[in-house]
Amino acid sequence: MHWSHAFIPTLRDDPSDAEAISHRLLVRGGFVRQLSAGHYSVLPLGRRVYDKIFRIIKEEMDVLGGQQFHLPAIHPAEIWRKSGRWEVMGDEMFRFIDRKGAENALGMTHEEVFAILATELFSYRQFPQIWYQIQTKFRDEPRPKSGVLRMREFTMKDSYSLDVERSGLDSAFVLHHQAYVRMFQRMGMQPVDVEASSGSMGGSESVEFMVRSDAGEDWIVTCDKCDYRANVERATSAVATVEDPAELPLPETFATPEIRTIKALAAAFPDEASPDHQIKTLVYVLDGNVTLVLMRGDHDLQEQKLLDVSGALNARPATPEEIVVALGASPGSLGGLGVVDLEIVADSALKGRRGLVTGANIDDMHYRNVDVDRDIKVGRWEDLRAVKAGEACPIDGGVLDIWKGIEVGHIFKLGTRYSEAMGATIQDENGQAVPIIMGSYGIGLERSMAAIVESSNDERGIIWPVSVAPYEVVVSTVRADDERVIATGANMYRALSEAGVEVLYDDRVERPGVKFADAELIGIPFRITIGPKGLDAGTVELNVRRGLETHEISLGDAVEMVVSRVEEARL
RNA sequence: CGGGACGUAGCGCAGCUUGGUAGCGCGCAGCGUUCGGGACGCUGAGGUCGUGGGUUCAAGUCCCACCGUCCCGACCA
Repeated sequence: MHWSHAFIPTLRDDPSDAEAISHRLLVRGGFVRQLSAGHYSVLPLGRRVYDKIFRIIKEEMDVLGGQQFHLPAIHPAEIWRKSGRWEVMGDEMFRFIDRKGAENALGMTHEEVFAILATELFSYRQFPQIWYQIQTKFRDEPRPKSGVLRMREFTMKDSYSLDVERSGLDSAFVLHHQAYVRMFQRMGMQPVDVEASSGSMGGSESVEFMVRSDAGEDWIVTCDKCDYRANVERATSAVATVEDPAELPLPETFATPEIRTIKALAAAFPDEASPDHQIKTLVYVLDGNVTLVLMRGDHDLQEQKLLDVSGALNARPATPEEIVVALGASPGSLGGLGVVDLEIVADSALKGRRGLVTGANIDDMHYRNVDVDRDIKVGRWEDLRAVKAGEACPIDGGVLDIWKGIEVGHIFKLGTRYSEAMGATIQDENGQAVPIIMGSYGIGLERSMAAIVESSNDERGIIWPVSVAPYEVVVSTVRADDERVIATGANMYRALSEAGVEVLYDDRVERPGVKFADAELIGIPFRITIGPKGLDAGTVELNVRRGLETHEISLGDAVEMVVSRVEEARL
């Protein structure tokens, strides 16, 4: 491609620094352009990167024995009603009425459609199956942000494993896990695979692939000693035990006027009400049901854990009005003691604790001498606590660190939820009808592109790994008005192209600094610089984008050398 | 949905407080000089000032409504 004819609009004036680095570089370098919030045009340079990511994913899926599909993006409401998700998906689903008055949705995921196709399978002899597609997904995100990292319209590779037995699902899961590692490696990333919440999809195992970056939206917990790693939505830590009295009188109330917070209560009664001797009582509304959530005073609730253990689709803190109706007191004086008509979920760090202080459900009153097991009717004990940095690893006691990551992939086991809903059952070897067991596996294409940029750039711009670079080599002519330079440049461009190298030919009549800066901004891995001075000595210059090395090489050896450098750098 | 900010030339912005001829930088076009790390001179093109309404002799500027974009939070496969 001749640079003069390529659509590479570069923006010299830098947009806001508040943006993710990938957004700034992709926009400036002419890879993507925003149309509206959450919707981006992919420009020719970006499309070339996208195609390479697409190909890597496709190749690795095909190695797994995956079969590629292409499913509709418009779905009739009926199939979503059938799976029970028409209501569940809420405002995140784009919906519209067609000319017949029928309700439709833009596909945000494709479990339903694939499960319908799976109804065409009848016998256990047809398994296992891995089905996938690479297609646009639509999600009406309340807040699209960080450029191409969170869009309302984006491309996802979604695959689904279909098996008859649990062990088949387990191996499909492992195969996907390995394939994902290879895919990301080939894209030049080293994401960390972390234990995650499967969210409202249900499922027993869930692993996310996270690329460390401040532009990310997830928080990841890792141990400095062992390989424990988990999303904070799932992570736990070891909690030091607290010594409590063996014998304890019955609870009694005491006045705590004007005290509304854990901190204030601890300050007023330092001997008996240190935060780890208090019970924090949170009131949540889970799918419309008021529920008490009890935490140790110095611990915070991890809401996703509450959603996961309760199976609720929606959780929100109760309003002050709802709290007064439910408990007869205002926040600051709440407790679970004496509550019998509401469900109570308690964090396991409170299990067996005695001698605690909690609100009395009377404004400005608290109880002391609370024995959780004896005095509070806890319905269920669960791990609900949010892990904090510096706490001890649950495996080996190492120090836990928390960092931000971009979720580029997510794999999890679905089970039979969708196959049962859509009637995808088959006959097993005993002639019994059994539902197909499914797994679900996703990778975001544009998000991967952004994550590569986030993890491979410098102050001059993007550093594309060769495997995903829009072009592998840029031939830059210095003095593009010099006939010798033009002739040598054109020959070089032709020779490299014929050798199968993807070449961008910067034939613009520009000053060298402009051409070098542009090439570095858009991140082409290798640059051959041809100028009159070098030609006088029979040499050209080979520049490597990563590390910015420069080599003088003889003109005669240049093509062969560049071809071999490119070939060994392809993954 | 709550809080905040912004919307003026392709891009980045000033002008608004105190209403009175729409500006700057980059980019773009032409000519010339330069040119192995983002050159310079001269000339020039390019604007429904987000949209609608209101106040006024007069609105980019003041008032109201709406739309859009970004950030924080809520939310989120």
